[in-house]
Amino acid sequence: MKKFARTTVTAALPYANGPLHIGHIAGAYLPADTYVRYMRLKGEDVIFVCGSDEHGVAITLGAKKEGVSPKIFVDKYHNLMKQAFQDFGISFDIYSRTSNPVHYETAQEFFRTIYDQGIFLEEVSDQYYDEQEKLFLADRYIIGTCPNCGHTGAYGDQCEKCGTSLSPKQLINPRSTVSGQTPVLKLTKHWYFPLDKYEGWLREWVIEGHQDDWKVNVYGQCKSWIEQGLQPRSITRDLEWGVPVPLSDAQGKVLYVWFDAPIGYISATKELLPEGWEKYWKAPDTRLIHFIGKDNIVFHCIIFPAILKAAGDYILPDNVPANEFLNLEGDKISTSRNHAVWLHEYLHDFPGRRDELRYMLTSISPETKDADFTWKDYQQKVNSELVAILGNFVNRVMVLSWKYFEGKVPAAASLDETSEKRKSIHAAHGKASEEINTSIREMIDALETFRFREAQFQFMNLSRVGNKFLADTEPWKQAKEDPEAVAFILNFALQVVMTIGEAGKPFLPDACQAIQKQLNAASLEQASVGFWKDKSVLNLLPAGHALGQPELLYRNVEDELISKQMEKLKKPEQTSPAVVEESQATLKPLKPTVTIDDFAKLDIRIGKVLHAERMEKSNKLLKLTVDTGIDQRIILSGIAQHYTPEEMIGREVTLIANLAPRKMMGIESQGMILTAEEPDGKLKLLQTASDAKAGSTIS
RNA sequence: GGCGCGGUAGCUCAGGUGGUUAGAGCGUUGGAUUCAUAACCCAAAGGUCGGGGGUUCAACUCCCCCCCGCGCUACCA
Repeated sequence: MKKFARTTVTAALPYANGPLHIGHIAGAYLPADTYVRYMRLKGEDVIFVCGSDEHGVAITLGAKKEGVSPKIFVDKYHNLMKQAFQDFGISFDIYSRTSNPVHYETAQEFFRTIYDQGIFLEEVSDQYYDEQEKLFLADRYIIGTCPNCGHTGAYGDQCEKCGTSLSPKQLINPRSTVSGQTPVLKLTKHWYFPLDKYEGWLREWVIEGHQDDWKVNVYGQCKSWIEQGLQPRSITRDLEWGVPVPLSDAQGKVLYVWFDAPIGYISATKELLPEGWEKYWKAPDTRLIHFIGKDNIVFHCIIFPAILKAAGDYILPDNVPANEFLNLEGDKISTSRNHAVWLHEYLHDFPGRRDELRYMLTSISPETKDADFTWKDYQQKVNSELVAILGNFVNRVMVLSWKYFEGKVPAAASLDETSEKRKSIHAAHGKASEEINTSIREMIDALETFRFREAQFQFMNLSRVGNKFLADTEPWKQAKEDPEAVAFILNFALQVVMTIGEAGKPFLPDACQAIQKQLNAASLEQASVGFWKDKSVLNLLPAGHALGQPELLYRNVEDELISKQMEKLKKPEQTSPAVVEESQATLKPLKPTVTIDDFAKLDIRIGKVLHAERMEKSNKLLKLTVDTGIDQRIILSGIAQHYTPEEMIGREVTLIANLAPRKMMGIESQGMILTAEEPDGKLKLLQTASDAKAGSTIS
């Protein structure tokens, strides 16, 4: 494996349009934080950068809805997220934001550097334009009916109901969210990044270069993207809010958010180290790691690397440990439905219990598949693992030490094997040391390879072994007859507690601090650093060392607390934390007035369906043969999810007979079947009250 | 629809170049114990390894088909 001199760790820039929830934390920030804490303990040169992603149309849209400027809008969520991260103890070296001047400069410099090499393509295309507002509508400003699921509130870039990515032109009945008007198509110029030109290079770098060290989910998706052929991607938008395109002929244009956001990692580093940032992004012996969620894989593994490559002399990610998603109580986490556990609310409702959430989220970390957070599980994990195994072990060692040795570390005199009991104590000690050393090695091995769930499990093993050691040696039974044996046992047990206090730092920083306080071991901190290299049980507490007072590390989580949280989830509307709600759009606004002449242009008729079959490779389209009275023709209709071919045959339909033919999926459709769309997106065929003859006209 | 990843004990997950009784933690049940936050320790019960075919002396592990979940991506006059 390549030897690196330093490491740059990034965690996905959270989008500044809502508060953070546990899904964000489990997906990227907690694993990243655990990893970084580990690296620091090892004495590595590492920086941990993150910040708010504050551009893009969702922000402008959200701001408009709240009736504030984008700046005020992002300030609010940036501060909320920054505070929540800090309160939770995510140990960023810097938490920046993409509205900072240094980010504007950096992003523009990237653009210029690539532009000057003549890499970008320029293309004029038609885009939706709101004539009333005199504004090109970015994808998010357009709402319409999702062609995939029929949801009437789908955005121009994505339907939030079914999750399908869309382009505005695919929307049925598009309308501007700014004015409610139907937008028109208008020409505008944009710059494109020719991803396709990097295909060969990506193939070599990803497919051949990272087959073995990237997670299968990451590798698999990259591979499929590359092999399907890459397309140029537009990198500019007509918008006011964002990083202006640094060209004289680009008035009113900004960089598209996906282009500017990942550059935010670099600008954050610049802000952190104005003089020394470059080596963290350009030195070949720097290791770059991106922690992200699975929805971000192609951006971090294909698009951003290609941009870095185009800009020249930047390093590329060495690994991108993307996590899957976290569900909540069996359901997807949803901001708009307020089905979420918000980080700031957790911190408020569970004061002093940061470690508990860290522990829980790491132990169910969605590393290989989607995971499910349940409150019952949370309670169980805290009570039967943190309290009963770790907390209890530390506590009983402390209590025993005070009881038998007045809070002083007993001397571990070499114990001759003069009795059966002593022999068994030696055996237990040998076995425990060995198991602890094994677990430490496995823990570190897992940390190195981003398997944090496993790493934390191995860490917990230290306490399991400790508990068993006490049960095997039973110091409380030796107290009277063999004080030396008790000293031997407790000395070791205390060293194990010390070891736990060190080994747990990447996972449970608060508890580890508490352990070191109880051991009164602050002065031994420096000496413990070697642990991460030696990978074996510590032996640092000197005989006679005065211990602090025992204190419980964790308390049981009571049922009441859990049921309160469950209640909260059941009443979504009540506790909504200033989330951008998208609740209109159940009924569409009235369209502009038309004249009778406009209407008369349409030839609307009754037809009879003679034939109906599914279109191959389409889950939306039915291919209908319709008798219109004057002819028989093929009409494709997007109703396959609402009607089966069988129930269509023989049916009366209403159609527009003089609509210009249009090819779909390789077949020409000669007309359009009329349907009524209900607010929930269901389609219903329009039919006359009684069977009308085919060919009847409608007026 | 295409592509990617996943579907193993009640829960969270390991595992396997195909080969004796499929593992761990937690939960459950029983026992032992009292230093400890009714904690710890020991033991047991619990699985037709998503479904169906196939290859093989032998499949949970390989092949094919299907179903379910999530992500990416498309058609929708």
